[in-house]
Amino acid sequence: MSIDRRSHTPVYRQMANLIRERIYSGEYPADAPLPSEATLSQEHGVGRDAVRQALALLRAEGLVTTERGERSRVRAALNRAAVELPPGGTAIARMPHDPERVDRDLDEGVPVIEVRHPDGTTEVYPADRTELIRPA
Amino acid sequence: MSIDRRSHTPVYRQMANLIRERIYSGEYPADAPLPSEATLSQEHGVGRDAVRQALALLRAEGLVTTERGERSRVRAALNRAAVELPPGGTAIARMPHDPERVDRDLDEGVPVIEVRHPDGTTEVYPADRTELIRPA
DNA sequence: TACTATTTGTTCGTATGTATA
DNA sequence: GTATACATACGAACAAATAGT
Repeated sequence: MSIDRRSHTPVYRQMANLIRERIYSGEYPADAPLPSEATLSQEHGVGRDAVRQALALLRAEGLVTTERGERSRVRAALNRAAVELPPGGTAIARMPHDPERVDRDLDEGVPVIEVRHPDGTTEVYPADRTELIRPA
Repeated sequence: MSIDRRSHTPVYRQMANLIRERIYSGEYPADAPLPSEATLSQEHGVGRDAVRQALALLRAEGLVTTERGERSRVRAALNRAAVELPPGGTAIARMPHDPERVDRDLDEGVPVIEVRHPDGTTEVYPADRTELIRPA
C-alpha cells in the first residue's frame, strides 16, 4: 500500500490507514516504536504535517501513544477486568473531555466507563483497549 | 554578511552561504573546528535547526565534516594522485549511494571515480577535494 | 579511573508562510 | 473561505560521544 496522490482521500488519512494496517498486521508490534515522523515523511514522500495528522488520528483511536522527544509507540494491549454492575445500575462508555483526560492521566483515545449506582453515586473507570483486533 | 530576515532565501541557506564564504576566505582555515552549533546559532540569531541544515548542505558539498561530540571541521585539502586511464578505458565520476559510502568509509560529499577497463573490470577511487577553490 | 562539561544526534511541539483544491 | 499540504523555523528535552580535569 502506498500514497495515491490522485485519490480524493487526504494524504494524512491515507497515511493513517497505511500505518494502521502495519500495526494490525504485526509489522509494527505492540509496544514497539514507530519510525520517526521524519522517517515516515521521507519514506512515503509526504510532508511531516501529513504524518503528524495521521498519528493524531491513530492516537484518537487509541492505537498509538506519543511522548515528546520519543518516537510514537504502538499501544500495548492490556487485559482489564470486566466491570461488575450492581443490580439496577447502569454503565455508560464515553470519551473523557480533555481536562478530564489530563486529570485522570489517560492517554488519548482511551474511553472511560461511568458506572451509575441506584443510590446516585457514580464511579469512572478507564477502558483501555483489551485486544488488538481489526474492528469489523 | 549577515542574515536577512526579509529575504526569500531560507535562513539555513543564508547560513550556509555565510559559513562557506568564511571557509573560502580563510577565516575558518582548513582542518580547524568551526564554532559550535550553539555558538553559531547565538551569534547569528538563528535557531540551531537552521545551523544544522546549513552544515548538512556544506557536508554534502564536501566542505566540512562532522563527528558526534566534536565541532564540525573544515575538510582538509588532500593532494591525491591523478587517476591513470588505460588505453580504451573510461572513467565516470559519481556520488556513492549511502550504504556504499559507509562501506567505503567515505565522508559525505566525496564523489568516487569509477574506472572501467577494456577487459570489463572496474576500479573505484574516492575523489577527495584536492584544492580549496571557489567553483566558477 | 571517574566525573563533568561540551557538543552533536534525535525527536516531538509549535508556529508561520505559501500554494493548491 | 476552508481544508489540505509542504517547507521553513525555533524551541525543548534527552541521548550519546568526546574531551578535559
